[in-house]
Amino acid sequence: MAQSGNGNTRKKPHKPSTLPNKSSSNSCFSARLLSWFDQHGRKNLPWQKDITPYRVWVSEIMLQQTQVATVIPYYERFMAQFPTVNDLAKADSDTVLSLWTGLGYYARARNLHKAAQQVVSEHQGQFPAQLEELEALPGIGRSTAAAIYSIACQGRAPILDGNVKRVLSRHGAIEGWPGQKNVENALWEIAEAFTPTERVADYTQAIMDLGASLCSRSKPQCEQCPVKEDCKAYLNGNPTDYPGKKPRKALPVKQCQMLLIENPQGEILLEKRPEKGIWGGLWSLPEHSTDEDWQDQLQQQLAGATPLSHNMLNPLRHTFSHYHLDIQPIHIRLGQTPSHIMEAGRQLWYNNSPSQQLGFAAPVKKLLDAVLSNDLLKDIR
DNA sequence: AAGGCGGGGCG
DNA sequence: CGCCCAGCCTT
Repeated sequence: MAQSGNGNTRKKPHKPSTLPNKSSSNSCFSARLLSWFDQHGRKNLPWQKDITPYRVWVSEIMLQQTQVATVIPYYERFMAQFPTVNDLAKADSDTVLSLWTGLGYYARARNLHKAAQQVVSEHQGQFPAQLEELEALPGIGRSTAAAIYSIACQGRAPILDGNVKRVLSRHGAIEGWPGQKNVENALWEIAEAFTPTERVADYTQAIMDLGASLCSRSKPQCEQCPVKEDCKAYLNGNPTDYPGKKPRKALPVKQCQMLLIENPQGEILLEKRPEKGIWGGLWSLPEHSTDEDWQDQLQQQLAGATPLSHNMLNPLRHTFSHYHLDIQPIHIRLGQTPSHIMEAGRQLWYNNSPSQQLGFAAPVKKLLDAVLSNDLLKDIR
């Protein structure tokens, strides 16, 4: 961990550029985009009301890997529970992760929580309003810092998220995959040059909006686009050739079994995952690879408590960016609750009551919901 | 089933 | 710097 010259200054902020606007065709780009935004842009999203750096920050983190429609309910719940950065900072991490259940990329939630605590400890609870300070917070990189800075702090900084990459690479017919450093650098330069000096907040919203709507990945509606006149990809008739595709490889398949161990009260045994790695810090099911004998494992875990029954449930496949995970769930009913298996803080019995606000990965939540709702029906009878 | 996505961490 | 990691939704 302790890397030379790293420490707390691991992230080097980007110098705010002092370049003036470039040619007039660039201001044309932003002017047309802005007037399109005035007519067609979305202006009533939850994070577009009551704009503060904190509210914009939370929205930008949620929107990093997730589309607007999905984010809205998560955002509403999150802001209702944590109206200010101070509320977030003093929350416990299970509550924060529970509000993230199903959103994925759980490091975002852990970083959000950590950053809120830094805002309290290092900025007296006032969300910073400078680009460098924003970028120094965990989970905030160059683009997200610029989004917060331009939308909530009235500053001028270019953003370059996935939507903007698509718009700009089509507009300039920029070849190559944006994950490649030189391609990304070229896009940053264009983003910088196109960012106007007036109405930067609206421009930032506008270019993201264009990328999310008309300039979509597979079926762009070029005819309605405000910048089609000088969009090179449109003029060439091949907008969907941009941005260049990522070179890809086949994913390996891993297998595991997950035990849904149910006690007589209808509660399921959960284990907290390590902070690092897959599903870090989330609550999950006891799990092992299929080549181990799960019954032996179970005997050891339960220290003699005999299962009444066990049921192989339907297997499910969960796909990560770098492998498939085939999960064989096994439902096990116990005749009695073992008294001494609990490892404090890392194991608990879960019964889906509102008092247990925990973070789950999507397939774990699915399994829990399935088993717990069955039991509920039986109990009600 | 494949593709896309912003940032952290590590070598 | 360059590469790998992460988890869900859309297509």
